[in-house]
Amino acid sequence: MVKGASVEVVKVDGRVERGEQTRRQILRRAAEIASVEGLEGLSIGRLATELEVSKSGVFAHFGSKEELQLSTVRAAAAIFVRQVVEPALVEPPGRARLELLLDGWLAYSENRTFPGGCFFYAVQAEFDARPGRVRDSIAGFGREWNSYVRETVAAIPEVADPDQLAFELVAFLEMANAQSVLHDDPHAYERARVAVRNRLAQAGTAASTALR
Amino acid sequence: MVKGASVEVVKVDGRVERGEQTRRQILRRAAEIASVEGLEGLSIGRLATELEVSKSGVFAHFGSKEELQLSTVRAAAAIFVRQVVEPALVEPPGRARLELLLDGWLAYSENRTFPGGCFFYAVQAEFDARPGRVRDSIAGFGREWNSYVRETVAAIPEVADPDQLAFELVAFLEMANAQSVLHDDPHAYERARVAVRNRLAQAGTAASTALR
DNA sequence: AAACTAATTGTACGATCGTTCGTACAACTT
DNA sequence: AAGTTGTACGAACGATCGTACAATTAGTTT
Repeated sequence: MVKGASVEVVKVDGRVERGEQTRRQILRRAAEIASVEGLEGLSIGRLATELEVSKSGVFAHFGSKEELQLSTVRAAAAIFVRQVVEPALVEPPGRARLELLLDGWLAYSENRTFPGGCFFYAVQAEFDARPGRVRDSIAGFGREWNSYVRETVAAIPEVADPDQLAFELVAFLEMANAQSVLHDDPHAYERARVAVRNRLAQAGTAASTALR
Repeated sequence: MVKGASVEVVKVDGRVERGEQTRRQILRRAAEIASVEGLEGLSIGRLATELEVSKSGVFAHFGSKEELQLSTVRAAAAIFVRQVVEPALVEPPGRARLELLLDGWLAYSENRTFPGGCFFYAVQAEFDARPGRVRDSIAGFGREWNSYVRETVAAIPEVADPDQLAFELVAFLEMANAQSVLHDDPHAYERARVAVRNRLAQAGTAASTALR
C-alpha cells in the first residue's frame, strides 16, 4: 500500500491549497459579519479590511457579491449541521434524538456560534420578502431544516400531528434566539426549554387528541 | 360656540399642513420599504425617486438617516397599535380580549399591512445585534408589546404563569409570519391558530399545573 | 405691496459601494 | 531553464450613499 495515497485526495497543489484556506477564512468571517449586519450589510471592502487582504483578492474568490452571499449561506449551513444536526445522530430516531436536537439548537444560539445569534434567523428575516437566488437558497435550507425536525418528531409514536408539533417547537427556538439577542435576556432560553418540555409532555398523553 | 374652533386645533398654516402631509407620505412609504428591504436598505434617494420628490426634500424632513429610521419605527408602531392593539380593546380584559388580540395580529400579518409582513419582525432581526438608538427604539417597542401581551394574559384567572404563556403565544405569531413570508405558505397562519387554541385550552385545565 | 417664514429644490461634496483590469509573484509542469 | 497556471494585489471606473448649503417657491403676516 502506497502511504498517504488515500489521505491526500488527488491534488497537492500548494497554490490552490492556500487559496482554499483563504476562501475558508473569508467565508467564516463573512458568516460572522452577516449574522450581525446581514448579507447586504456585508461589504467586500469591509471584509477585506478586517481580514487584512486586498478588496480585489476577496472579490476574485467569488466573482460577484451575490456569489459571495450564496457561498456564505452554504458555509453557515455546514457549521449549523455540524453543530446542531450531527451531534443528535448519536441517538437513534425517537424522543431522545429530538431532545438532543432541540437542546443542541438552543446551545448553538446561546453560545453564540455566530456573534449575532442564529445565522439563519438573521438572514431569513432579511431576505424573506425579496426575490432572487439568495432568498431561494435560504428558503431551501429552511425547508430542509423544517423537514428534518418534522421527521425527527414523526419518529416518536405518540405524536399525532408531526407538522403541527414541529411548527410549535421551532417557534420556541426562534423566539428564544430573538428575545435573547434583542433584549440581552438569557432567561429566554429557559423559557424555551420549559415550553418544549411542557409541549412534549402534552404530546405524550391521550389528552393531546382529546383537546381537538 | 365658534364653529370649528375645537376641530382645527391651533395652527391653520397651509404650509406646515402641507409639510406634515408630505412627511406622513414619506413615513408610510418608508415603513413599507423597510418591511421588505430593512431600515438600512431603505435609502433616501430611492425614497425620493419613488415618491417623485427631491432627495433633499426628503432629507430636510429628518436631518439625518438615523432620524428617518427612528421616525419610521414610530410611524410603524402607530399603525401596529391602530390595527392590532386598539381593536382588541372593545372587549374587557380577559380571554375574549386576548383572542381578539392574537387574531388581530395574525390578520395584520396575513393581510400584509406591510408588504414584507410584520414590520417589527423584519427590523428586530435586522438591528437585534447592533448598538445604537434605532436598536434601542425597536427594543423598547418590543418590550412594550411583550408587556402588553403578558398583562392581557394575566387578566385570565386560570393562567398560572403569564410570562411563560405570553412567550409561547408570541412565538406562534412570529413563526407564522416568518413561514408565510419566506415560503409563501398561507397554511402557517392556520398552524398558529391551532397552536394558540390548543395552548389556551391547556392553560384552562388543572393539567397545566400537574404537568410540571 | 412688502417683508417674512416654512417647505422644497438643485447642485455639489467626500466616502463607499461592486466591479474591471493589468500586473506581480509563487508554485507546478515540461 | 523555460513556460504555464493560480492567487493576490493596486489602481481606477461609474454609481450610489448620506450630507451640506444656497436658491426658489408657496403661503402668511404686516
